[in-house]
Amino acid sequence: MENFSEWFHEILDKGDIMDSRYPIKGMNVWLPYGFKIRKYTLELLKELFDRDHDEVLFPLLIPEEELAKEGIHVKGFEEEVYWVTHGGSKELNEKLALRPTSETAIYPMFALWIRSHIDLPMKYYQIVNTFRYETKHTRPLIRVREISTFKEAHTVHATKEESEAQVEDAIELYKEFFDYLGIPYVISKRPEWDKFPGADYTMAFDALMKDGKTLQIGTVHNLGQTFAKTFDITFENEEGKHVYAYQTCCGLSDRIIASIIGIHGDEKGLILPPSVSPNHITIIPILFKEGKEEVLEKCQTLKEEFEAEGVRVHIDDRDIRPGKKFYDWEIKGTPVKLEIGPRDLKENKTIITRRDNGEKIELPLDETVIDSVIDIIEDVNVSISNKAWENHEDSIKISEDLDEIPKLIKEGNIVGFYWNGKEDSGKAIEEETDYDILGTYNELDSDENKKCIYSGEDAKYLALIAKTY
RNA sequence: GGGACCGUAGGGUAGCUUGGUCGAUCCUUUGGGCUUUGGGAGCCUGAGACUCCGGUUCAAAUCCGGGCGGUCCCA
Repeated sequence: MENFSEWFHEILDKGDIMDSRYPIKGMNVWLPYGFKIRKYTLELLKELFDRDHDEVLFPLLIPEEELAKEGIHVKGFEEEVYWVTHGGSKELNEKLALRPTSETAIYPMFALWIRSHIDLPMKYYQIVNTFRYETKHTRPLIRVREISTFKEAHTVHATKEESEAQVEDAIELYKEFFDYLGIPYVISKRPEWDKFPGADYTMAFDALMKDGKTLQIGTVHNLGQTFAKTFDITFENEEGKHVYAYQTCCGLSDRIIASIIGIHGDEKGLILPPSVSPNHITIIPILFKEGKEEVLEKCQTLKEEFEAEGVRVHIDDRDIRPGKKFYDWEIKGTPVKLEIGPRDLKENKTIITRRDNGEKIELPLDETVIDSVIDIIEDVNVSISNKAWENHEDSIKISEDLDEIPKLIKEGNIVGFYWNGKEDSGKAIEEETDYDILGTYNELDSDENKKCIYSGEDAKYLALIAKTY
């Protein structure tokens, strides 16, 4: 892919996903096809979170006083907040913020709701839009001023151990989610200087895009008791004492869609994982004047038979030549195309084409066709995931030479290196290489005897560095 | 945070340097008609644009300033 950025914009447009011409910087319009992808993606996500979270919905506006309560938190966002200052022509007594994230909207309510250890753990999530006044150049789905799809989960626990376990649970949930989408990731603990404002620590998922930059696609934060103390979230424990709660939160955004597009797509366009594709099968009828009715009838029957098995089917019966339809659906990434014309009816066969590898398969048009195609769709799901993971793993390199790192990153790799974990050496490494440390990947045993790539001291971690979005 | 570049139909462009020939080029898109239909068809006939505000000038798509919007690079 020569120019990823150009390609990405073109896919959003031609794939009928987003219109980025809305006249406000960083705010875009979801188009029907893209909105369906979003819908199926969210359905998967909700299914996972509904296991042990409850969905809620908080208001968009946050009073200034609440937003400003948590000092470190507000500092992390203050330059990015949109303010509502007027009601009509009347200036408001108190400015209202469009939520950049919802901690400060939700936690005052948590303080009201939580009385006793019986109320805990409390696990809520919501899927909303959030606003951040990005001053730098924005790009659809990746860096926007209105995050139109922001899933945020907020949990409250009685003990530190429970909150730490919750962080692990959330990571497992995200892994499962990204596995459904076939999106490969690295998980790391963000360095101190890059964690969520107000958090004790931040765990992050990063995906490697085709242009060699990593995209943060999910985060899980352990908030400790910082917010509990700020918002006075206390509960009466079993000993009858009032103590502060422990909290976590985690988030996903529009970027999950960006990663689906950016990781699976190719020169011809989108390649959608069947798990979120609006249509699993697109049927392309080949219509002549003669035999038109019979062909369409057969398409309709097939559609109903597939739908009875839970397969999403679209018949493209537009009055245009078939060649155009093939191209259109390649751009849109439909996993399987199924072609039926008069000749096929006569010979009792059909041709199906896989989008992921372009393979054309001739199948007999009888009662076996339903199961055969369903098998193929499942195989597509597995294949595109495997392919993505292979590419991903090939692009992770470990280096013990600081001077070699920029070269490896330029070639599109995420680079692992040994680090003593100290901020001064971390910052120095970022400065010397000109790239960003994603975080620590794992902790080293002392008997591994690795040295920090910068200081030469004993290394404590294997850490990751990359070119980031 | 710093810097560079850009803005002409829905999309992509020519024209801008040297203001007038612009009633604005070409491709794509799009309405109607004919003809076609197994990988982006063809022909006929229509439609569609100078980012906004201000300035310079007899005259601005073209020059100047600002706003808005976009792209890229560096931190």
